[in-house]
Amino acid sequence: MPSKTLNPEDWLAALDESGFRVTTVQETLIDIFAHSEYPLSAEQAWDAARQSRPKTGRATVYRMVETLESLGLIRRVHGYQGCTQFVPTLPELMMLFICLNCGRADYLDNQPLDDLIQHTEDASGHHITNSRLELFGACADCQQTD
Amino acid sequence: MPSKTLNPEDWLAALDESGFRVTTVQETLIDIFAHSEYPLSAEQAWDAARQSRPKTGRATVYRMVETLESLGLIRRVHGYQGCTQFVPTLPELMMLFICLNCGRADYLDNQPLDDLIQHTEDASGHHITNSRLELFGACADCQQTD
DNA sequence: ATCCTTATTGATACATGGTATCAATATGGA
DNA sequence: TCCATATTGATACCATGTATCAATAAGGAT
Repeated sequence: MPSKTLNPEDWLAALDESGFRVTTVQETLIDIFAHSEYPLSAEQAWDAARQSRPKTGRATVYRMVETLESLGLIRRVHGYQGCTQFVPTLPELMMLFICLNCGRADYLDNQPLDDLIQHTEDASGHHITNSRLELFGACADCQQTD
Repeated sequence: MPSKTLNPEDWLAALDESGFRVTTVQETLIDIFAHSEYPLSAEQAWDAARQSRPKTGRATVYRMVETLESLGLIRRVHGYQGCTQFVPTLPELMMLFICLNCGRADYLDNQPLDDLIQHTEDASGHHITNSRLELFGACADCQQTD
């Protein structure tokens, strides 16, 4: 998974800057999301959190996921089996590919999507402020082994 | 809303061909989805159905929505306030724009998305079998009045 | 047109994902 | 170290969606 911009320190700093107190739950969850190879649901993150921090509360995890999403640190994945999972946000890589075989997420460069949006604005007259693109299929690795 | 390919007769025929019995609930729900200007949730469709057919059951509507989706007659909209709503499918117009002001859906030509997918397959080595693109913003009409 | 088989329906109960409440706890500034 | 208060965890609750099953209705056979 893209390790480049995923620095837990930065996430904690972002929370701090937004006026949140830095707690051990945050550190635990940020670590989990930042290091997961796969999209995670709040429920899955809760399970993971309790491995290292058994008394972690369910509502706390749901709240923290909401906070991380609202700060733009994680984003929701609208997959085939529901829309409950999240991946770290990489602003310069917003095009998301999900492998239907191994489940891993791959981030792709924005440029083609930016071009598409520009073209669509010109053609339709709509003013586009947000977009969501998700691509599904077999990743390069899984095609080898199929 | 795009009246072109939205013929309730065709939907009923599609159900019949797939081996389903044609019932009054189906006719009611197909009419509701085919004529709505806005995305509808199962709950909203249930409310609408009971206006003309008061004893319509809740589970029945959820089942029918699932059936219509599995047949590709309606598709789920992954919007900002959740992912519970559906619009009719127009296969040749899969790019969906949702106005965040008036809530209406607009269908856009596939070509830019097809191009993007082709480009991405070449660049990434992934094999892309499905895609989801949703665009949000202010539609041409709403920009006038804002 | 009527009967019969069985798919479909509607009512109910249940499951899952997510939220509100609130006393107990932990953070970070004074 | 103390204090005000943001955050937490336990519980209860809500919304969306699903399983069950007797009652109903579709539509082919007669």
